[in-house]
Amino acid sequence: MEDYLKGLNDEQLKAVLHEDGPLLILAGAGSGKTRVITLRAVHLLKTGKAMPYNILGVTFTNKAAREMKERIKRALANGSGNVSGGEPEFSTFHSFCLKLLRRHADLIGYERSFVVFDEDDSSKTVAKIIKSLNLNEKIITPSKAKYFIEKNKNSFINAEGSFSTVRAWEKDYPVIYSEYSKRLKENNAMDFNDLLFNAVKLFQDNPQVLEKYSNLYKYIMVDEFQDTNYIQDKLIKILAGKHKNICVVGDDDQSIYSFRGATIDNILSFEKTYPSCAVIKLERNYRSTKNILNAASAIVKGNKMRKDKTLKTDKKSGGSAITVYNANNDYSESYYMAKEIRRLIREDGYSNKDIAILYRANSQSRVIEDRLIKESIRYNIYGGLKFYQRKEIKDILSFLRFAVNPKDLLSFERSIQCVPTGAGEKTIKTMQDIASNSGESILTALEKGLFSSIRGLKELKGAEKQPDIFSGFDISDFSKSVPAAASASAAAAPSQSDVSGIANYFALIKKIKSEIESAVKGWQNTNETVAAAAEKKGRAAEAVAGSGNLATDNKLPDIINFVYKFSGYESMLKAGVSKAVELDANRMDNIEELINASVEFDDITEFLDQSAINDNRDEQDGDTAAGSDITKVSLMTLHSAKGLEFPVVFIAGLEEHLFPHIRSLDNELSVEEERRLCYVGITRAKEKLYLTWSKRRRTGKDYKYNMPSRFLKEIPEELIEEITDTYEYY
DNA sequence: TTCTCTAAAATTTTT
DNA sequence: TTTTAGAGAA
Repeated sequence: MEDYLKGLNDEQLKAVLHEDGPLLILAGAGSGKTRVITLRAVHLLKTGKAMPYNILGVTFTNKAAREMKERIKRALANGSGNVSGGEPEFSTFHSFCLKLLRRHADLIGYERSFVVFDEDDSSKTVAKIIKSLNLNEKIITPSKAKYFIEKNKNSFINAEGSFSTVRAWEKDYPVIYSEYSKRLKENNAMDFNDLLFNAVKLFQDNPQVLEKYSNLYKYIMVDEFQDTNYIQDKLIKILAGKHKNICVVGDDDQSIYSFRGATIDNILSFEKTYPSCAVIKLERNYRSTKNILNAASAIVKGNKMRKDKTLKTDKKSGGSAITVYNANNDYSESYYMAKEIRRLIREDGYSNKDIAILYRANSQSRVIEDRLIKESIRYNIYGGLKFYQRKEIKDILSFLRFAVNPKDLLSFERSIQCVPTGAGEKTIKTMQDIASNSGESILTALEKGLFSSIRGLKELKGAEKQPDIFSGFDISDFSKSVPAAASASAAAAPSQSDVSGIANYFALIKKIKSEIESAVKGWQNTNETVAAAAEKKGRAAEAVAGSGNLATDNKLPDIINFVYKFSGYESMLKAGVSKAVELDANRMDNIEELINASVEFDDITEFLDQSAINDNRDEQDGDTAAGSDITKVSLMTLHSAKGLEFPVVFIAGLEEHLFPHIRSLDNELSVEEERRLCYVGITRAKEKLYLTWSKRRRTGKDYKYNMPSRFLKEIPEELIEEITDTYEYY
């Protein structure tokens, strides 16, 4: 038997050796499904059934995609047989679709320079639409409207779809959806849901493109299949339609994304779609102790909507008891965790990297972080306010985004507001209206002289036919003007600064644009076959690894640095904009980090793309973090913990109204989802599990009193060791 | 019309 | 505790 197949149990082996035809793997928590998926890819490669570019693996998080790529790489490196032709494609649904659309967006009526709107961008757009339609903002909220749009996009229903079923009080939503689609198109922008939607549309409308990709991706594997929604399932089925070599892995007990449209039906109907499919169950758990497994099973058994099954383990002894900590308030809850972490390290030989603290809501992290800082326990926080969502990062990037895609009105608005131009809401709106009414981008409108009525630009009359007029301006003006503006009174609005301000902004943008154009080669692989491109990419990667540096012409860090300096952002932060000095220092650090992160990209589009959909802080940290991770405790939500495992797991905030969350209580189905979430959390633990709750918790400015979570009562008492706070710690 | 200061609101989960 | 909205000042 080949080396890489050793140590697998019968079911795992069967799954790994399965070659052609559809395959459904029902894999319980900790049953080694990642290992199975990666080894299956390795097997296909080693036996020559597939070239690396013939394999497509789809996951939900970038973390999981990276992990699988790494494992395959390691397995291949260890073995004897050499496999050439690069690496298999393992990516998230969203990044896979984005790559696809970057190549073919023109076929569905987009420019290839389209931008990706993140949640923040699309919320803002929806809010603007609601305002412009004069709807009652109390009743029609952006979040409800967004939900409507999302729901329909996920069901592959476009804005022209039939909404005859909407109730009378919902009649405004289709109108908003329609306007939203129009605006996104005008901005040459796609939101997260469009990535999926448009990928499906691309394949449906262009059979020749579909043909090309279905021949390329002969083997498709989907991880966490229980979390796919309608359109994701559709995409995969279209793509796998020809070869039908589709392998999906899922566990109905770990379905925790129904709020995003995920449906368990995709698993249930898989066997109907592919009657010939093989079904393999992985029920042996290799991860957790008996006690942990029993507690998890006891909880998930409370769900009515599930396939009955029990995870088995070979472990003889039960392992440590599960610790339940009853805290008096959230401060002492954190204090207990910090104290216990120190004890685990001191007495039980664990290190920080073995430990994770999980919680239901991101807002819980602050109190915990404060405590860990006080106790000098190093930690790494995942999720929460993502790096690329930070104000200063979005500000700086908005200049780049606007320069790359001059139709992006949102980035135009954002970038111009970063700079003291003297142009405010009104002026910006006027320019946006002129541009969209004439069907031009902002920059074209400017060059055609359409902004001659704008204060600050009209003085330049007669110059509009010379596009390089702005090159004469001293573009360092913004950094100079900052201290004056900061010193309040004097520099309010003298007309001279008006003129230079707004014109200088455009000069700055033009300069960025020309820098980008001279530095970055666009997507020129139109005429290449996809396979050739993939192969080339593989070789390029090898070349980089071999020679050390290939990206010698990477000017991205220079360009970002240029924006940072000449927009006056740097001097603004140095002069101190916010009350707290640390906050400004922090922002400067973040921008430094942005510049560092950009070093790894030689294509600005790729850089901007990953800033929208690959928003993983740890990924950004690269080597340094991989090294420092070892010394850090992990903090994350229960959702983002899925797929991971830790020797020691703390789950904080097991209270009614927090976990299960209050917003899930009106609906038995969503309580069941909370219960599955709890199951996911518990099964992350290998050796020790701590469940904590707090009688009193500070939310905002006042306190809330909660009862212990129903989930705590569902765990058999004999598995639990209870500790109760004897004091209140602040 | 833009900028600044003060008061009020805000907290589910993610690509 | 931090971010946003609205009112008043320049």
